[in-house]
Amino acid sequence: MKSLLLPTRSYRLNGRLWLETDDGRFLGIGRLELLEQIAALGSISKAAQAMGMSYKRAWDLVSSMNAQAATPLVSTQTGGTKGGGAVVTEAGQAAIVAFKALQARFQEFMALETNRIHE
Amino acid sequence: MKSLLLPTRSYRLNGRLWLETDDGRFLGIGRLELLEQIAALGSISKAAQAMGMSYKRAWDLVSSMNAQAATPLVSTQTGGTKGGGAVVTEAGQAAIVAFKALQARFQEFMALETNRIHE
DNA sequence: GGTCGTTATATCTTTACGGATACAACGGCC
DNA sequence: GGCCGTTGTATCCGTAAAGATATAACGACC
Repeated sequence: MKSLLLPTRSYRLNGRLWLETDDGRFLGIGRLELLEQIAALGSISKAAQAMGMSYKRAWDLVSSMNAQAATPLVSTQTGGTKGGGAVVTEAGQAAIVAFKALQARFQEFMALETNRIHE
Repeated sequence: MKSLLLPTRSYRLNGRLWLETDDGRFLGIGRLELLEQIAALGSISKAAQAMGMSYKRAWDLVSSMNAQAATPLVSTQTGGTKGGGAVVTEAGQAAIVAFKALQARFQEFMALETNRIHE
């Protein structure tokens, strides 16, 4: 492929993988990272800040995930100690583990195909 | 995974794969289809029309591909019989074949992972 | 030389997405 | 009850991508 697609250029293989429903995207690499940040920091706003993402965007993503899941992936609380917070549920933890494994296999696939491209 | 990510919903696995350079995207599934349409119809405008895409967008994509390739994938001619047209070069044909094969292996990967998700 | 359909290009508009901002509601805690 | 930080929600704004439109250049063919 390299010889066909021009020796003077270096092409990178890249890709995305995600789970979706009829209502749209459910879980991808971005949402996965958001879940991990929420799990680590205990709040949507802190997770958003850590990712350089607006709170609105983070909240929209969490809302989308919870709306599409029969069991919410993130449990939120308004008010209370420290004003509230967010927790990744058991279902959310399981989703993290499962998708990370899937993502790892995908990276492996891309690495393999990258080698194939470079002959 | 199904049991973790809610039995009542059916999740589809989906993804994208593409080649890129420092100048941006080079070849993906959309550009591949465009190349095939150009090869089949002999013009950018007809290909765009067949894909429900504006001519400008199609031309931009062709321009981007040619700019990133040392050897153009599409050769165009303005004026002449039937006003001109576009032809997919040998390099373009090779790119089509190579990327279609890659895409097929990617589909196979996703099908495999889909089975894994559904236990 | 006129016709024709296409490439090539510029410009303006439309649309979609996310960011920015503002603010009400909430509920432990002092 | 007041404070505080977060969730939840609405509204406005900026920007980037694509569509719509217009037009010039081109070259075979009659």
